[in-house]
Amino acid sequence: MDPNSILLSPQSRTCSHLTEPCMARERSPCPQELGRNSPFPWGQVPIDAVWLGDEHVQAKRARVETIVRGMCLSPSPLAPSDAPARNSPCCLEKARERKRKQSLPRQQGSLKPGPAQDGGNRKGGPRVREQLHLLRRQLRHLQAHILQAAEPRGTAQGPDGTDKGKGPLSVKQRNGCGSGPWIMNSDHHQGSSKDLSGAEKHRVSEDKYQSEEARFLSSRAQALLKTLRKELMGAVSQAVDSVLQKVLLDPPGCLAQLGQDCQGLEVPEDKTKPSPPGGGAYKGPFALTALPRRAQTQAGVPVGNLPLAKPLDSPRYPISPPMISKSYQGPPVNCPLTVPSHIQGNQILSHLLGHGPSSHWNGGPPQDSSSPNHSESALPSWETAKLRPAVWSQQQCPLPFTSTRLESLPLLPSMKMEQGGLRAVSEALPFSSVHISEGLNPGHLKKAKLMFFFTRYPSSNLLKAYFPDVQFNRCTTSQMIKWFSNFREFYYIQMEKYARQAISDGVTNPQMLVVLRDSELFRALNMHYNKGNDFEVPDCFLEISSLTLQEFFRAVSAGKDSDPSWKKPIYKIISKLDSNIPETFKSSSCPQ
DNA sequence: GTGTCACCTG
DNA sequence: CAGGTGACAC
Repeated sequence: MDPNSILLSPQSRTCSHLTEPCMARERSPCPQELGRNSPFPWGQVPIDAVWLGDEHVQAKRARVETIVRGMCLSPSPLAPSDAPARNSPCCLEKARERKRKQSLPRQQGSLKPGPAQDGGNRKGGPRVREQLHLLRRQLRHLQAHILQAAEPRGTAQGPDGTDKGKGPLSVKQRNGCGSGPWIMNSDHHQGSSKDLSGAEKHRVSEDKYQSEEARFLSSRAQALLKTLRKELMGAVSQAVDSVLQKVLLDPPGCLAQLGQDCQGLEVPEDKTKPSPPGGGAYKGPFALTALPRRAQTQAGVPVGNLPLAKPLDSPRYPISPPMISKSYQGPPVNCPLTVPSHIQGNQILSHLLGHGPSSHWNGGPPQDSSSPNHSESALPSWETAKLRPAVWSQQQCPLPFTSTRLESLPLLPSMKMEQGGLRAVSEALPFSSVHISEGLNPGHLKKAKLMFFFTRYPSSNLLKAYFPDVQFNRCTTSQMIKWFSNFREFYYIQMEKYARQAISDGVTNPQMLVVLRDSELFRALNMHYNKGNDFEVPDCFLEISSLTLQEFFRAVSAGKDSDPSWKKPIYKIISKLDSNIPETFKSSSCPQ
């Protein structure tokens, strides 16, 4: 889902709360000596006191050192020169802090898109912010002082001097820095070279050094300031770029994972090549990695097999109209085949806000009525439908929803969401106020049963994501997994039972086997998983059921049931056909 | 060793 | 639906 996905990557998180400290990320010129020689630990420079005092030269040195060390702290994994710098206690500590920051969100799976705020809420966050503020203040002070010092004397461009002991940085140190951008990669590079050459001259006269030091410092500081500005701009623009990149590139991935409450929302382009309907033969279990997708327009109007959409009106299917009647109800209620981009965008927002895009619960959004054909099929529900001895269709024309057509239909896009994505999405939802229960209650069981309509093989991570009010431990996790195991058991027993019944009834074509809402098999399943009938079973479940039934039919017909493990291929097929569960299931309350 | 699965049983 | 069991995968 990675979802990846809506999921703010560690990158974006890092840049969110390290926007300024990472200004020098790209280049890591941190000189070796800097960390060791600095008398001031990080963030302990008495700024105001120093600036008010007489020894402003020393203060400047300390300040510049602090700034440079701040730049040194920025991670630069690519720069080898960073390695020795990390040996300093200061840098080591910061490295540990970075490690904590990188690992913590991942463990917690936090998705909070908030930029700097969330960093402040974590361990080490306040410190980073504090250092950030300190750096800013230092920068402001430096700027003010430079302006103050430079204005009366004009731009300090003359020969500047320094001293190993008194200068902000010794010549050796600066040389050690090489062409470190923190001071020399700006347009002042030439001036800096002059500084270096001038430094030797100044050893001759201490007085001259004393008098010119201020100007040198101003020049140096100005260069430093410009460099800092440059780095700042670079870092900020880089952060913006990365965030924008995230936003612009990730949404499709997020949508691919989050926008599909049911399988097949978005058809991959390379898998949309339709093969002739009914042209292929059943090619074995593993050819059926796709679900039958009804050919529909984006608006949800079936473009193919139209007669089936209005079976009662069609003279072509006089036999068993009730069975055909609900074969096509228009687009699956919550399983649109395609989603316009603007809807996807809204879905993203919806997900971000913790609201599901659709609801399966009765009384949910009027999405049901909006589907064209669904409103037409004001036909008796499965309760009122007459009991049927079997579920298979007797019509001569095979239903379009057959395994032979499966091959030509797009692969199920969903399968299972990335676990991390699920986790992250679930944790992004505002369930902080939900009461976490230690054990599982009947409401959880009911919800799990309804979830079975979408997923037959949920992973433990998925369960954790969709039961935010459950304190998962080994016991509850295994119990819930056991639930689904029991669900599957009942499901497969029913499938086998009806498949054998169809065979005994003389059905030869598995394509005749379709689970409809008024079929007996569906009634049994619905009675088991949706006893109160307060949930509208998604069409995708009917499709999966039909496919399962057909697979059992084929296996038994081929006499494969003599093999003790004859069901395993079927299990494997079905296990790949899990749909994404609607976001509404992430609500802690049991659907009503 | 742990987790998950299907299967069986009550 | 839960408990138990054996098989399997990591």
